[in-house]
Amino acid sequence: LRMYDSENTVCSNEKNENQTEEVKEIINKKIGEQKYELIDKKNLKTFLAELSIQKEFCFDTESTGLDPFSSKLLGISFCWKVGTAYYLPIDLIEVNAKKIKAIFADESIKKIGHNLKYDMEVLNQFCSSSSQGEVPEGRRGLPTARQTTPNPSLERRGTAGLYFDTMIASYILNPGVRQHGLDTLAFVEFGYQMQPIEALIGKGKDQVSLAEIPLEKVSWYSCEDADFTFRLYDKFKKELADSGMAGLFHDLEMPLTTVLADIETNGVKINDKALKKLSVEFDGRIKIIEKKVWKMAGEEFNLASPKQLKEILFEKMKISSVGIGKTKTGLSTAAAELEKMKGEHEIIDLLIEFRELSKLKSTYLDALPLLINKKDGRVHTSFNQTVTATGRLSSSEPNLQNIPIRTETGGQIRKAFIAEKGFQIMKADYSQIELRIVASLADDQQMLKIFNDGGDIHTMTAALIHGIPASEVTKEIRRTAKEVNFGVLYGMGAWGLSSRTGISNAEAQEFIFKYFSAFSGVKKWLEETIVMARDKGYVETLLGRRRYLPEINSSMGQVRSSAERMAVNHPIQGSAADMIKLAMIEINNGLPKVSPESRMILQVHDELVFELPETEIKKVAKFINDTMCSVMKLRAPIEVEVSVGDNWGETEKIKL
DNA sequence: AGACTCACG
DNA sequence: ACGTACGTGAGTCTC
Repeated sequence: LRMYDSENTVCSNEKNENQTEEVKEIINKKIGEQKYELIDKKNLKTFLAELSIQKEFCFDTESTGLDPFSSKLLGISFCWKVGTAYYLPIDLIEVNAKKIKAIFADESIKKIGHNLKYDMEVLNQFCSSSSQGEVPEGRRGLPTARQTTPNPSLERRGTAGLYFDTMIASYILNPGVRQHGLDTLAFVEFGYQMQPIEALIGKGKDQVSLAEIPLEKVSWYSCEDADFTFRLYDKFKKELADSGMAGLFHDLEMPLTTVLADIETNGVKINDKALKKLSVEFDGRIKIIEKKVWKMAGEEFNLASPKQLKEILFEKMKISSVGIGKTKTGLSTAAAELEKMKGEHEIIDLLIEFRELSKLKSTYLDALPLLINKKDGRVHTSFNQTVTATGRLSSSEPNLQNIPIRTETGGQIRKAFIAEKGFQIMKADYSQIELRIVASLADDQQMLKIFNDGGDIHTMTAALIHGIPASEVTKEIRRTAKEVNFGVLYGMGAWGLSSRTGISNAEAQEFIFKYFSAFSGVKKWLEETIVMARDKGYVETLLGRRRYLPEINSSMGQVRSSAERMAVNHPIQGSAADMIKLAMIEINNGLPKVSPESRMILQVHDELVFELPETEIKKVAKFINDTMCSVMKLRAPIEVEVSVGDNWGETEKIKL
């Protein structure tokens, strides 16, 4: 999916399928001639001569599969003029490897592509695998984007000069749209229907590798990609300049692509024996629970089926459904609802435990070991740069941004994320970053003072609101204050607060009123942000990352309210994303000089995770802390907590 | 493929 | 009267 998800999103557009011949002709005329050429021995010389004088070109790689870390390079298409493209198959690449590699490693030659991270990873694999002696093997026997010996430098990457990624450009121009695939963009921007990959390799279980398809067909397919990427480049570069987001694109998102490729290539070491052992343990307990529940229910049923569970609980066992939430299809059996029924019957506790164990078993214990790469024994996630509406990253195959931590049982899974022998895991978390951003954006004197004075933000919030000293703040009051602090980040109402904290609606209303009296700057900022969204149709982050909110002026209250919550949340969540992305770029550039063998291995929104030699903890911790704290100056002070340990689940805070 | 549920920040 | 906090990805059931 990695590649085809992003590049070949299928355009199942009705309009498209019913396109008349006449319409197709008009579009084709506009598209013009498509001169796509397969390079062979005869035209090779001319092609290479032409290629080597280009200061800027568009390219696309074809490979044997979807996963860049287990696929092999099959060919590369090139385009530097609209409508004209060339496909260089693997055998000719290999014969001319030195020349091709030099071009891709040359930072001064600008490369344009669609989803360049993928191409970069495939090319890096190719460069390190086929050149004995030229690039040293990784110290720990794993392929690395950044080789570390003898003198680590960025030039060692196989690919440099990544200049313009049209997928990222599309995302920056409108992050609210989830489809940034080449097929979709070619259709949306030019009305052109590209050849679907399925036309070549088929689909479903009969799907074959591109390696089995005749060269001419692959050539045309690949050239079409390079050609239309080049056309999109021309369009998007103008739009980026007009929007004022060219800086965000060139100075943040484009450099980040290389960082993400490095992180993905590094991968994470997993103790799969530990996971498998836990899986067996969980399975035993799940089976016991199942038997007990069946006995209480008086029949056997599928505990994992909400539909069957509903019938058992509310119809057969007659458990009261008063106050129980609903879904589209009826009563809900979500954990929050089960929690409300806790006292009613002992079956509820068992169901809650079943849910937790089966979730953890299927999503993590059983799934993660299957994704360990055979070549290096590590897990290589994909960090997606063009998915979220706010500018955050997302992680998939597997998602390593939602590894359990909140419960004791779940925490055992995190302990299976380990370091190589002689290495340690280090994590660095921004402390309360979103609230610090709110305080800074709103220039709220009270909230800034709390951060400047240090101490616990939620306790201090409670103390301020109630006009009592911090020492008198009870756990209960602190909890409510914490919920409100979070609520502000999301645009909460009184009802939400009362349902979350258990206090009455009136109490919640009063609390919120007091909160905004104390933090009048925050209140003002929230209101102004919504007004701005209405006026401009979009909101933006500290670095100018936009999110368009067309529904902000909707006449339907619900729709409008939802857009208003997005309007206040985006500058907060998105600015935090801007900040950590900047830090990642700085750290990736500087870390090799501080500690050549240290590696960044994960990002989890406000946290970075590293694997580093156990002898270099102190200097690396200081470097990471200093970089993360200083990369963006806010009105509020920025704090980072750095911890280290044998695994991701058991780390101890480092004093700096 | 959609609904539901639940893991994370 | 109604729905009710932002942003994700994935496994399972059901149709």
